[in-house]
Amino acid sequence: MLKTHTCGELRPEHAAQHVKLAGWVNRVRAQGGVVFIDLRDRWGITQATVDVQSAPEAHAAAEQIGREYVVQIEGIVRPRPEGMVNPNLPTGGIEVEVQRVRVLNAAKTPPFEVSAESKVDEALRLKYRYLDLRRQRMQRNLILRGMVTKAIRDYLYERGFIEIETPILFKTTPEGARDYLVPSRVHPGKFYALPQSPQQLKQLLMVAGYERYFQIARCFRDEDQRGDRQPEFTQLDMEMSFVEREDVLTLIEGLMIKLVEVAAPLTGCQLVTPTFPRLTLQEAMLKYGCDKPDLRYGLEIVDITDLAAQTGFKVFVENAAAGNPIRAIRIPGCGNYSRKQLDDLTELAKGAGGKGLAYIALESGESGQVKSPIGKFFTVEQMTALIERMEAQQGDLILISSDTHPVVCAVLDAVRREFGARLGLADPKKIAFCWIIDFPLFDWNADEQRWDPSHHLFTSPMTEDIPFLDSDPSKARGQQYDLACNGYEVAGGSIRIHDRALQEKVFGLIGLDVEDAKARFGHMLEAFEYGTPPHGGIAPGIDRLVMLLAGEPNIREVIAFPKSQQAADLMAGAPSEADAHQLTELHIRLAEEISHDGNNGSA
RNA sequence: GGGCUCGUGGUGUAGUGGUUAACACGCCGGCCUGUCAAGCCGGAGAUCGCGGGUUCGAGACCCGUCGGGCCCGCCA
Repeated sequence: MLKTHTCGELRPEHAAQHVKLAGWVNRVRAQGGVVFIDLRDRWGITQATVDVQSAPEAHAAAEQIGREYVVQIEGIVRPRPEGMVNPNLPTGGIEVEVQRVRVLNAAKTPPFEVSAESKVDEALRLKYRYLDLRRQRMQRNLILRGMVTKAIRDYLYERGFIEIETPILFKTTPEGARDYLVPSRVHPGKFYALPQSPQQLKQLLMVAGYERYFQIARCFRDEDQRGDRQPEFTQLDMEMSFVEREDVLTLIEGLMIKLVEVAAPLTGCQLVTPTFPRLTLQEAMLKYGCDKPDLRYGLEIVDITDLAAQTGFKVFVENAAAGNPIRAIRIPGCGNYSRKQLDDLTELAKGAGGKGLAYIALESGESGQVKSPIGKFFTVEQMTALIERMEAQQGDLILISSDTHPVVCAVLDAVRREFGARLGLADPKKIAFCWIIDFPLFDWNADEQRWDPSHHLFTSPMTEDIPFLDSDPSKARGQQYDLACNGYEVAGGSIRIHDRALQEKVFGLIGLDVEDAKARFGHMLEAFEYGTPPHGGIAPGIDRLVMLLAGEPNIREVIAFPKSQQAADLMAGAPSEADAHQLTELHIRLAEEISHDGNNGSA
């Protein structure tokens, strides 16, 4: 080994030991006759001190060293002199008195500072990702990620789970997200698909009798990116036999609590909800306007349809008469907002699909007045009743949305998120989980005149709702559950169908005729005839979970080599053109307009 | 497919349509034996992403384009 210790481990008790350290030069401070080198590796930073008197050769070498050089130093550990201890470094009690310096590899000046946590353009970080990954933030995040996956494995192995790998080259399923396709050389004109998730395979593993399966599985979906969505991402995919919903929820709650405990020493994150609240989808929509509510703060939605319908405000009266809701949120302490600020909120509402956003501002102070463009349509009693319903006080702002149910939800969800952030209520250190349950099994697809599965097509209906499949599928609830955290969906799962007849009925409702169903899922239907245990599972998204545990704003910060919003790898330059002979071998010809004019020529 | 936004020395920023594009960090050179965001002195470094246009004059305004980000659609 080129090193006897890491750069994070030497302490005063190592004094007088002869050591070798190797790593990257974090900073050099040349002080004339003495040069200080901060030597960095994954474990920490140790100060190496090179004195011109005691080690003239090493001193001369040290003066030539630049940051990010890879060097080995050899010397004696000694406690730092009185008053020279650096309390900011775990190794700050000692330094290595250098006898020899060896440059293992010189380094060009990096395009951004590795040793400082300064802001850097993200495109540049991605282009030089290997340098970005040297920085403290990314090292912490990837170390955390490794700890999380290890904790997951420990937790599940302790409970009798077995880790099984499933194929990356699998079969395309036109349902759901767009597939990434891989052309087959051996089968001209045919394609594999990369899995959107190992859904079918894990169910088949249940048929095969493994009972408790998990996999840290890479999944691929060719859809447009968001801060919480990458074209390839990682799920903890798991499935269990002979379980009911409660078993899955309990297991996952225990796992999530453990993960927060594992992350806490590194990131300072804190669980706010030791028991995870359970909300039906409908409750979540009514209270938070959202199927993945952020429970780190209140700002709950209040229905005021009955009150608003009594007023003289035409929009409210007409909307209520049409069966649409009128709902409001009380924002504490924003009653003195300016006209401009209030107008901006209207824009926010429009951005969410609303036509506008009514407000009632309760100015603060002794002479505080009620300020509202719609105030004149309210009697004093009506206004008083509304303020009481909202539990509003002087200085508060009431924001009101009236539209169809989905629009009201979207608008007030946007309002909630905005003020959660603006009022500092969305503390990134806090972790607030909740379960969303009782999803409808289907959503009506008006364009295609058929039912779409709201989760996926293997989700089992609630037993008591099975008759609805014949009478009114909209009323059938699925045995589905989502785990939400801080406004993100972090897991989704269900108890599955394990009966061929029921599965075929569901295929029929979603417009798959018998031939289609056989062509795409014949292997599943057939398997169900060979003794299939009742089973269910869930798939937490590891990128999102680690992002939340790390308090990061997007999942790129917890992925070593993420893709840009255009699904490109800015470091390697993927995707790239393929050689003509590769294409020929794969039986692929490019369409005229794109052949051999691929990349742009600009800087 | 659509909306918004950003692009200025190596990095991060500033820059009412009007001199020689400013500042900090970094980099290079010098001084310095106790620094640790070292300090002090000096220096180099930008045709303002790219291409058009408006204008007497464009880093700034307009159009296009490339790249990054946020969002809608999409994401069983």
